Amino acid sequence: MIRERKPPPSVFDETCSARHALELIASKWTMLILPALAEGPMRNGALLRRIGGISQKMLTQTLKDLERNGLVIREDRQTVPPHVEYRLSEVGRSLSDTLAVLDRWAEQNFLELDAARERFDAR
Amino acid sequence: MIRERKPPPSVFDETCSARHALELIASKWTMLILPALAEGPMRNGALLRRIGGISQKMLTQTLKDLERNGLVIREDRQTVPPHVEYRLSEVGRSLSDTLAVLDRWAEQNFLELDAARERFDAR
DNA sequence: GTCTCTAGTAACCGAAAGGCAAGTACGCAC
DNA sequence: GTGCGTACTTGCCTTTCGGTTACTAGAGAC
Repeated sequence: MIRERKPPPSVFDETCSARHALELIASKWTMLILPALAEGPMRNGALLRRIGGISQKMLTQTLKDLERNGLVIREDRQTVPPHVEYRLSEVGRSLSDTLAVLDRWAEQNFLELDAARERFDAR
Repeated sequence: MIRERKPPPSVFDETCSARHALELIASKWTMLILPALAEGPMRNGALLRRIGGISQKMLTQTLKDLERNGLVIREDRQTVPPHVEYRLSEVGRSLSDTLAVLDRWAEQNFLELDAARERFDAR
Protein backbone atom coordinates (compact mmCIF):
# COMPACT_ATOMS: atom_id res chain seq x y z
CA MET A 1 0.00 0.00 0.00
CA ILE A 2 1.39 3.29 -1.12
CA ARG A 3 1.40 5.99 1.46
CA GLU A 4 0.27 9.30 0.04
CA ARG A 5 2.47 11.99 1.44
CA LYS A 6 0.97 15.44 1.43
CA PRO A 7 3.56 18.15 0.77
CA PRO A 8 3.85 20.73 3.55
CA PRO A 9 2.00 23.95 2.73
CA SER A 10 4.34 26.30 0.92
CA VAL A 11 3.92 29.74 -0.57
CA PHE A 12 6.20 28.60 -3.38
CA ASP A 13 3.48 26.21 -4.53
CA GLU A 14 0.99 28.21 -6.54
CA THR A 15 -1.78 25.67 -5.98
CA CYS A 16 -1.43 25.96 -2.23
CA SER A 17 -3.97 28.18 -0.57
CA ALA A 18 -1.17 29.80 1.38
CA ARG A 19 -0.40 31.62 -1.84
CA HIS A 20 -3.80 33.26 -1.73
CA ALA A 21 -3.12 34.44 1.80
CA LEU A 22 0.18 35.87 0.62
CA GLU A 23 -1.47 37.79 -2.18
CA LEU A 24 -3.85 39.38 0.28
CA ILE A 25 -0.91 40.51 2.38
CA ALA A 26 1.23 41.63 -0.54
CA SER A 27 -0.72 44.81 -1.17
CA LYS A 28 0.48 48.24 -0.22
CA TRP A 29 -2.94 49.15 1.15
CA THR A 30 -3.07 46.10 3.37
CA MET A 31 0.42 46.92 4.58
CA LEU A 32 -0.80 50.35 5.64
CA ILE A 33 -4.33 49.68 6.87
CA LEU A 34 -3.47 46.88 9.27
CA PRO A 35 -0.65 48.76 11.03
CA ALA A 36 -2.90 51.82 11.19
CA LEU A 37 -5.61 49.81 12.92
CA ALA A 38 -2.98 48.47 15.29
CA GLU A 39 -2.97 51.98 16.77
CA GLY A 40 -6.56 51.42 17.83
CA PRO A 41 -10.03 51.04 16.32
CA MET A 42 -10.79 53.65 13.70
CA ARG A 43 -13.62 54.96 11.61
CA ASN A 44 -13.59 55.36 7.87
CA GLY A 45 -12.75 59.03 8.00
CA ALA A 46 -9.91 58.57 10.46
CA LEU A 47 -8.30 55.94 8.26
CA LEU A 48 -8.70 58.18 5.25
CA ARG A 49 -6.81 60.89 7.12
CA ARG A 50 -4.20 58.55 8.58
CA ILE A 51 -3.21 56.90 5.32
CA GLY A 52 -1.92 59.47 2.88
CA GLY A 53 -2.92 58.99 -0.71
CA ILE A 54 -5.60 56.36 -0.30
CA SER A 55 -8.91 56.96 -2.02
CA GLN A 56 -12.30 56.25 -0.52
CA LYS A 57 -12.75 53.51 -3.06
CA MET A 58 -9.56 51.64 -2.28
CA LEU A 59 -10.11 52.00 1.45
CA THR A 60 -13.60 50.53 1.31
CA GLN A 61 -12.52 47.80 -1.07
CA THR A 62 -9.49 46.74 0.93
CA LEU A 63 -11.35 46.87 4.22
CA LYS A 64 -14.06 44.63 2.81
CA ASP A 65 -11.47 42.15 1.62
CA LEU A 66 -9.75 42.15 4.99
CA GLU A 67 -13.05 41.69 6.75
CA ARG A 68 -13.95 38.81 4.45
CA ASN A 69 -10.74 37.04 5.34
CA GLY A 70 -11.28 37.57 9.02
CA LEU A 71 -8.44 40.01 9.66
CA VAL A 72 -10.59 43.04 10.40
CA ILE A 73 -13.86 43.37 12.30
CA ARG A 74 -16.42 45.87 11.07
CA GLU A 75 -18.89 47.27 13.54
CA ASP A 76 -21.79 49.22 12.13
CA ARG A 77 -23.69 51.17 14.79
CA GLN A 78 -26.68 51.54 12.44
CA THR A 79 -27.12 55.22 13.13
CA VAL A 80 -27.75 58.20 10.92
CA PRO A 81 -25.41 59.72 10.02
CA PRO A 82 -23.50 56.41 9.78
CA HIS A 83 -20.99 55.41 12.41
CA VAL A 84 -18.84 52.44 11.49
CA GLU A 85 -15.78 51.29 13.38
CA TYR A 86 -13.02 49.00 12.23
CA ARG A 87 -10.67 47.03 14.45
CA LEU A 88 -8.23 44.16 14.17
CA SER A 89 -9.24 40.59 14.88
CA GLU A 90 -6.90 38.31 16.78
CA VAL A 91 -5.41 36.95 13.53
CA GLY A 92 -5.30 40.43 12.11
CA ARG A 93 -3.23 41.59 15.02
CA SER A 94 -0.71 38.78 14.67
CA LEU A 95 -0.23 39.84 11.07
CA SER A 96 -0.09 43.56 11.72
CA ASP A 97 2.85 43.06 14.05
CA THR A 98 4.94 41.62 11.24
CA LEU A 99 3.70 44.19 8.76
CA ALA A 100 4.71 46.94 11.12
CA VAL A 101 8.23 45.50 11.07
CA LEU A 102 8.22 45.83 7.30
CA ASP A 103 6.94 49.39 7.47
CA ARG A 104 9.76 50.24 9.82
CA TRP A 105 12.23 48.52 7.49
CA ALA A 106 11.03 50.76 4.66
CA GLU A 107 11.39 53.87 6.80
CA GLN A 108 14.90 52.91 7.85
CA ASN A 109 16.26 51.77 4.50
CA PHE A 110 14.61 53.86 1.84
CA LEU A 111 17.58 56.20 1.66
CA GLU A 112 19.83 53.32 0.72
CA LEU A 113 17.36 52.19 -1.94
CA ASP A 114 17.15 55.71 -3.31
CA ALA A 115 20.93 55.87 -3.56
CA ALA A 116 21.15 52.48 -5.27
CA ARG A 117 18.54 53.50 -7.81
CA GLU A 118 20.42 56.67 -8.60
CA ARG A 119 23.63 54.74 -9.07
CA PHE A 120 21.91 52.20 -11.30
CA ASP A 121 20.24 54.77 -13.51
CA ALA A 122 23.45 56.77 -13.92
CA ARG A 123 25.15 53.91 -15.71
CA MET B 1 12.96 82.87 13.57
CA ILE B 2 10.76 79.96 12.85
CA ARG B 3 12.32 76.58 13.26
CA GLU B 4 11.42 74.25 10.40
CA ARG B 5 10.76 70.82 11.81
CA LYS B 6 11.13 67.95 9.37
CA PRO B 7 8.58 65.21 10.04
CA PRO B 8 10.08 61.78 10.68
CA PRO B 9 9.94 59.55 7.60
CA SER B 10 6.69 57.64 7.61
CA VAL B 11 5.12 55.18 5.22
CA PHE B 12 1.79 56.84 5.99
CA ASP B 13 2.98 59.95 4.22
CA GLU B 14 2.52 59.41 0.52
CA THR B 15 5.12 62.02 -0.39
CA CYS B 16 7.79 60.28 1.67
CA SER B 17 10.15 58.13 -0.32
CA ALA B 18 9.66 55.37 2.23
CA ARG B 19 6.36 54.81 0.51
CA HIS B 20 8.19 53.93 -2.69
CA ALA B 21 10.26 51.39 -0.82
CA LEU B 22 7.09 49.92 0.60
CA GLU B 23 5.53 49.56 -2.83
CA LEU B 24 8.57 47.65 -4.02
CA ILE B 25 8.20 45.24 -1.13
CA ALA B 26 4.43 44.93 -1.39
CA SER B 27 4.50 42.67 -4.42
CA LYS B 28 3.84 38.99 -4.28
CA TRP B 29 6.79 38.29 -6.58
CA THR B 30 9.20 40.25 -4.40
CA MET B 31 7.87 38.38 -1.40
CA LEU B 32 8.77 35.10 -3.10
CA ILE B 33 11.96 35.94 -4.96
CA LEU B 34 13.86 37.40 -2.03
CA PRO B 35 13.16 34.48 0.34
CA ALA B 36 14.04 32.09 -2.49
CA LEU B 37 17.40 33.81 -2.95
CA ALA B 38 17.92 33.60 0.80
CA GLU B 39 18.38 29.86 0.22
CA GLY B 40 21.46 30.68 -1.83
CA PRO B 41 22.46 32.28 -5.13
CA MET B 42 20.35 31.06 -8.02
CA ARG B 43 20.19 31.22 -11.77
CA ASN B 44 17.18 32.28 -13.79
CA GLY B 45 16.08 28.71 -14.47
CA ALA B 46 16.38 27.66 -10.85
CA LEU B 47 14.20 30.55 -9.70
CA LEU B 48 11.68 29.72 -12.38
CA ARG B 49 11.46 26.20 -10.99
CA ARG B 50 11.48 27.24 -7.35
CA ILE B 51 8.68 29.78 -7.61
CA GLY B 52 5.52 28.11 -8.79
CA GLY B 53 3.40 30.11 -11.20
CA ILE B 54 5.85 32.86 -12.07
CA SER B 55 6.34 33.64 -15.73
CA GLN B 56 9.68 34.36 -17.35
CA LYS B 57 8.55 37.90 -17.99
CA MET B 58 7.62 38.66 -14.41
CA LEU B 59 10.77 37.04 -13.08
CA THR B 60 13.04 39.13 -15.30
CA GLN B 61 11.09 42.27 -14.63
CA THR B 62 11.03 41.87 -10.87
CA LEU B 63 14.69 40.88 -10.69
CA LYS B 64 15.65 43.96 -12.66
CA ASP B 65 13.66 46.15 -10.31
CA LEU B 66 15.23 44.53 -7.26
CA GLU B 67 18.68 44.95 -8.76
CA ARG B 68 17.98 48.58 -9.52
CA ASN B 69 17.07 49.21 -5.90
CA GLY B 70 20.17 47.45 -4.67
CA LEU B 71 18.49 44.45 -3.07
CA VAL B 72 19.76 41.85 -5.51
CA ILE B 73 23.12 41.48 -7.20
CA ARG B 74 23.23 40.20 -10.76
CA GLU B 75 26.38 38.49 -11.93
CA ASP B 76 26.65 37.83 -15.65
CA ARG B 77 29.47 35.44 -16.51
CA GLN B 78 29.40 36.62 -20.15
CA THR B 79 29.48 33.11 -21.57
CA VAL B 80 27.51 31.38 -24.30
CA PRO B 81 25.14 29.87 -23.48
CA PRO B 82 24.44 32.58 -20.90
CA HIS B 83 25.19 31.99 -17.27
CA VAL B 84 23.74 34.59 -14.92
CA GLU B 85 23.58 34.31 -11.17
CA TYR B 86 21.47 36.28 -8.73
CA ARG B 87 22.15 36.74 -5.06
CA LEU B 88 21.06 38.96 -2.19
CA SER B 89 22.90 42.11 -1.25
CA GLU B 90 23.39 42.99 2.38
CA VAL B 91 20.25 45.15 2.41
CA GLY B 92 18.39 42.51 0.46
CA ARG B 93 19.20 39.95 3.09
CA SER B 94 17.95 42.13 5.93
CA LEU B 95 14.67 42.46 4.07
CA SER B 96 14.37 38.82 3.09
CA ASP B 97 14.52 37.83 6.74
CA THR B 98 11.36 39.78 7.48
CA LEU B 99 9.68 38.64 4.29
CA ALA B 100 10.36 35.05 5.24
CA VAL B 101 8.48 35.68 8.47
CA LEU B 102 5.51 36.82 6.43
CA ASP B 103 5.72 33.76 4.19
CA ARG B 104 5.66 31.56 7.23
CA TRP B 105 2.72 33.52 8.62
CA ALA B 106 0.80 32.79 5.41
CA GLU B 107 1.64 29.10 5.60
CA GLN B 108 0.54 28.89 9.21
CA ASN B 109 -2.64 30.94 8.99
CA PHE B 110 -4.15 30.37 5.58
CA LEU B 111 -6.55 27.74 6.91
CA GLU B 112 -8.06 30.27 9.26
CA LEU B 113 -8.41 32.78 6.43
CA ASP B 114 -10.05 30.15 4.23
CA ALA B 115 -12.55 29.39 6.97
CA ALA B 116 -13.33 33.06 7.56
CA ARG B 117 -13.91 33.61 3.86
CA GLU B 118 -16.30 30.69 3.70
CA ARG B 119 -18.22 32.00 6.69
CA PHE B 120 -18.41 35.47 5.18
CA ASP B 121 -19.59 34.31 1.78
CA ALA B 122 -22.24 32.03 3.30
CA ARG B 123 -24.11 34.99 4.76
C1' DG C 1 -38.13 73.48 3.91
C1' DT C 2 -33.13 73.19 3.38
C1' DC C 3 -28.44 72.23 4.65
C1' DT C 4 -25.07 69.20 6.82
C1' DC C 5 -22.81 65.09 8.15
C1' DT C 6 -21.10 59.95 7.40
C1' DA C 7 -20.00 55.98 5.00
C1' DG C 8 -20.70 54.33 1.62
C1' DT C 9 -22.18 52.63 -3.79
C1' DA C 10 -22.21 52.78 -8.93
C1' DA C 11 -20.61 54.01 -13.39
C1' DC C 12 -17.00 55.31 -16.29
C1' DC C 13 -12.46 55.40 -17.87
C1' DG C 14 -7.39 55.31 -18.43
C1' DA C 15 -3.17 53.02 -16.62
C1' DA C 16 -0.73 49.23 -15.30
C1' DA C 17 -0.16 44.22 -14.42
C1' DG C 18 0.73 40.21 -16.29
C1' DG C 19 0.02 35.91 -19.39
C1' DC C 20 1.53 33.76 -23.76
C1' DA C 21 3.95 32.97 -27.98
C1' DA C 22 7.70 33.88 -30.86
C1' DG C 23 12.24 35.69 -31.67
C1' DT C 24 17.50 36.51 -30.48
C1' DA C 25 22.48 35.30 -29.73
C1' DC C 26 26.18 32.03 -30.25
C1' DG C 27 29.36 28.39 -28.93
C1' DC C 28 29.33 23.43 -28.90
C1' DA C 29 28.15 18.59 -29.98
C1' DC C 30 27.18 15.75 -33.85
C1' DG D 1 25.18 21.98 -41.83
C1' DT D 2 21.29 21.16 -37.90
C1' DG D 3 19.87 21.38 -33.36
C1' DC D 4 20.45 22.34 -28.36
C1' DG D 5 20.82 25.19 -24.22
C1' DT D 6 20.28 29.68 -21.58
C1' DA D 7 18.64 33.99 -20.50
C1' DC D 8 16.53 36.96 -22.02
C1' DT D 9 13.30 40.60 -25.19
C1' DT D 10 9.29 41.97 -27.85
C1' DG D 11 4.59 42.33 -29.19
C1' DC D 12 -0.18 41.39 -28.47
C1' DC D 13 -3.94 40.90 -25.68
C1' DT D 14 -6.85 40.44 -21.50
C1' DT D 15 -7.57 41.39 -16.71
C1' DT D 16 -7.18 44.04 -12.75
C1' DC D 17 -6.11 48.40 -10.39
C1' DG D 18 -7.42 52.53 -9.10
C1' DG D 19 -8.93 57.56 -9.72
C1' DT D 20 -12.90 60.71 -10.35
C1' DT D 21 -17.45 62.12 -10.12
C1' DA D 22 -22.11 61.75 -8.87
C1' DC D 23 -25.54 59.75 -6.04
C1' DT D 24 -27.75 57.66 -1.58
C1' DA D 25 -30.24 57.79 3.36
C1' DG D 26 -32.19 60.08 7.19
C1' DA D 27 -31.68 62.54 11.78
C1' DG D 28 -30.80 66.97 13.57
C1' DA D 29 -29.74 72.12 13.32
C1' DC D 30 -31.64 76.42 11.71
